Amino acid sequence: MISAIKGMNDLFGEKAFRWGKMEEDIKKMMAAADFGEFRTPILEEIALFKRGVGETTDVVKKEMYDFLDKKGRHVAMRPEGTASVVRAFVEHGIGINYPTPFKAFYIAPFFRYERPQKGRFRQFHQFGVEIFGDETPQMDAEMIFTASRVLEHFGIDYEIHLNSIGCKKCRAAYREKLIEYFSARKDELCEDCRTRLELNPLRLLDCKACDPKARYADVPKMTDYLCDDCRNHFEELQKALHAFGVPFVLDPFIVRGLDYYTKTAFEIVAKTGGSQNAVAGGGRYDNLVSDIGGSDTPATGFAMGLERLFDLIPEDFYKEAPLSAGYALCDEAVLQLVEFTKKMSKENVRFLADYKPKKLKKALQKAEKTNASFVFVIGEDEAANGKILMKNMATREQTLFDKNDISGIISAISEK
RNA sequence: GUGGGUGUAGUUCAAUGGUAGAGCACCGGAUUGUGGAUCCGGGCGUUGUGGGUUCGAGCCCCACCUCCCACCCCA
Repeated sequence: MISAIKGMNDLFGEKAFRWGKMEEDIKKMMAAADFGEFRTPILEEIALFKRGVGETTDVVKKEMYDFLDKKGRHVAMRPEGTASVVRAFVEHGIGINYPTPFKAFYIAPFFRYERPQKGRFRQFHQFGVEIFGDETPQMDAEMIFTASRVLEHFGIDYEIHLNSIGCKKCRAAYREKLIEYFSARKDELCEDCRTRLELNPLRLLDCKACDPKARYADVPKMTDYLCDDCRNHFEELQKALHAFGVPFVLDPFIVRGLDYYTKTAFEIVAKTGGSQNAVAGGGRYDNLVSDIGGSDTPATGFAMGLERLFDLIPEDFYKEAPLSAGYALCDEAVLQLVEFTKKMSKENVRFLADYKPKKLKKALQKAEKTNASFVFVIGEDEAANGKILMKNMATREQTLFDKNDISGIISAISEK
């Protein structure tokens, strides 16, 4: 038997319905805030992610779903969205051809070669936004507001953790400070952290194994080392968030797993749920566009995990429209049912036709199983007299309609 | 990549190393055009895959794979 690839899921039935509604709602909210949809290919040259996301990141080092194509080109299935959108932004001269701020969003599948677990899969889906050409802290605030707005819409209990990780200049200074601080305590660190100290000292703050930030109250904080420009930006951002009415907590140890962030960095965690409770994350990336080969363009954005979001949305958040089902009880009724199906289709009602003639009892049993609210039956009598029988499954009420009385039928099924 | 658990009918699970079963679901029926209950009838499935031990393996051993949970990391 052939089964799905590890870490990849099928989606169908009622879950697929709710997933579709979730995406629909997100798209509506995006349209209202003038974010345009941005679609990019699933496959990219692996070099894009190495350069964009960062050679030293785990995502690139060990989680890339990559392979050689038939011409021997090294390609990767995108592990995140920002690098691709930036590549397209540069490739099409969007910064020159479109007014700024340029606001884009995506809802798309991504791939990471990881060991699956709760809330984590090899093919997963993210919703995200990217805003180009605007360096203001207010735009960062709007970006974070956008994420919170989506979560609010779905009634999710969340907490925003906010930090600034500075720019090239001040982060270098902070980095030195960190190295100095932890080098003095090297033998108290776990093995991983000793490596991190060499490669990417900022990530050391994230460690849960030896958990340095919990053990030492006096670990240097990035926010104490911000340059004037960055500190000012961070302060203005907080004011703007207050103005947007977005609640947040300052978390000086938020670093991000992707190398491209500057200044603003944030994560949103769900207050309910288990270990994989990071539902969204993002920040500013003022150097990425130029790193990819474009002109100097400030940018900011976030990504939200749709599987994680979906799990947080109550199951009864969306309800399917009541189903109507039609049955023919004899051969003579089949074509009349076909005609009726056509009429119902034009009315956009949720209608399921079963053309195989069956006894009334069977038809009702089937209607019961398919969860139909209204049943339409054409038997010998109805077929001969141009009628159709409607039964309300909940009340057991029956009404005989003229088969052409579509408006009467529609109002009957719309009442409840 | 690491650690733990798991894998038997569509599904949920049984089966002291000795011929693989049940509930649910599904299909059919209980006489004429009225549903959810009840009753009756209907299941050989390469026991995840491949090796090995044994007279004999669903059960023991090895490898690989799946799924679940956690770590790492992230959304």
